[in-house]
Amino acid sequence: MNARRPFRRKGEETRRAALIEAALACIAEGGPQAATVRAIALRAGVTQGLIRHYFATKEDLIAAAHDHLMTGLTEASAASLGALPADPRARLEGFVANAVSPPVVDPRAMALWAASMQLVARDPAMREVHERTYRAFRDQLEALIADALQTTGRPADPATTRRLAIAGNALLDGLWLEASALPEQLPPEEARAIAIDAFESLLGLELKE
Amino acid sequence: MNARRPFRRKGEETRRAALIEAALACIAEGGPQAATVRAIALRAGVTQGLIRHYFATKEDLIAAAHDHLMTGLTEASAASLGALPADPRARLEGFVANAVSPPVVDPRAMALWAASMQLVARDPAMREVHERTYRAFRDQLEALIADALQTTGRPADPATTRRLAIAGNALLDGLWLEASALPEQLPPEEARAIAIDAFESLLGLELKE
DNA sequence: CGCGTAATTATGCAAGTGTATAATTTCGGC
DNA sequence: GCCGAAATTATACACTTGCATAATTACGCG
Repeated sequence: MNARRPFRRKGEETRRAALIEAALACIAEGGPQAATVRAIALRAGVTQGLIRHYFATKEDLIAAAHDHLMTGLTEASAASLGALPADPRARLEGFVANAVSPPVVDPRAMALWAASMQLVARDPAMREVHERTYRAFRDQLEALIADALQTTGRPADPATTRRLAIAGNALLDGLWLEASALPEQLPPEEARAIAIDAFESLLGLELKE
Repeated sequence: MNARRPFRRKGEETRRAALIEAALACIAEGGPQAATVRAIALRAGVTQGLIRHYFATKEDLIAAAHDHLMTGLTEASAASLGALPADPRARLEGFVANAVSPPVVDPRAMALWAASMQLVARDPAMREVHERTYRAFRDQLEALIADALQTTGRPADPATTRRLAIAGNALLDGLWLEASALPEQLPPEEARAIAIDAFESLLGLELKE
């Protein structure tokens, strides 16, 4: 008779991370309907009971995965900030370019994003995550815009800056989407040039040296 | 004993249309996983066996529904042009305002769009449909932009116009998304004002009277 | 070394899934 | 009016799903 499957204990954080990663992989490959507890567990190298042990319900796991995905995308942009130059205009230019270039632009990320987007419309928990991560990204952009405008000697008032951030964020979202969905139609280099030109027009200042 | 449910025969086209409409309604409300054969049949006012009678498989029905949805969206966009004023700048302003206002901004439409978007990443046929409809919308916008720039006396060259259309399209997509996903965070009136201001900056001309 | 506890696996279950097939009803043509 | 074919309903089935619970195992701590 077959022996019971051997296993090794790993910390809660390790297992949660593995389950989240597996869930994202399943969704990316086959959509939400492919992310069954059994498929996720198999991919994470555990049995399905463990999911229940770390997440009260499957919905909780999906929500955590969504959070992880969005936070990761936002942080990918934020992390690039450290590598950017100190000059406010150059910083903004670099931030904008990153947002519409790989690895932020990525078909897999877009498939995942679309999957979660469709849950946002009806699941309050997803909605909350989306709202929070969206705000985090926009706030970063808003701060960069404020700094860049400061260099002109004619800074905009807070309300105007906020509206510029909303428009700029929408522009980046749209370009990111298109570049991810149809990469051959909108190559990264062109997306980058369009994004920077548009930001220059929106803010009324030069970004590139 | 209960009598068997009475029914009346309707043509094949009528029933297929009803089933497609019901499938879209189910997906919009509860996502693809809510579009079960029983739920669709109930909504269409028939019993589940009939689905199998008109569609070889459930996937066939979903594919037909997607086709119907995308075709409808494209046609709706084209139809709205007819109701706009003749003046090029006013036309562009109206087009932009429509794109970020109800009924175009609509949680149901966004849920359906997200559902199909996620298929685009995997299914080449869906990809082709997305590409075609995206191009159709952007071409409309590009023509409007070209006309509006013409009124300034300094029309832009084709390459520049194309880039402006890509940027404008991305901006509208992003605002549409945000207004649909989080209506209370970005009310229609504000989305409209931001979109028009941004277009004025992008094109360097006045749109509102 | 042994022991207890938490981690992990194994099993079971009720509900829901898509699909196949049989049983009935409608309705146009004769 | 009635008959046959097509439309529609009803039922059954095998499978999957998420979740609950019991059984077992790993591993830190004395």
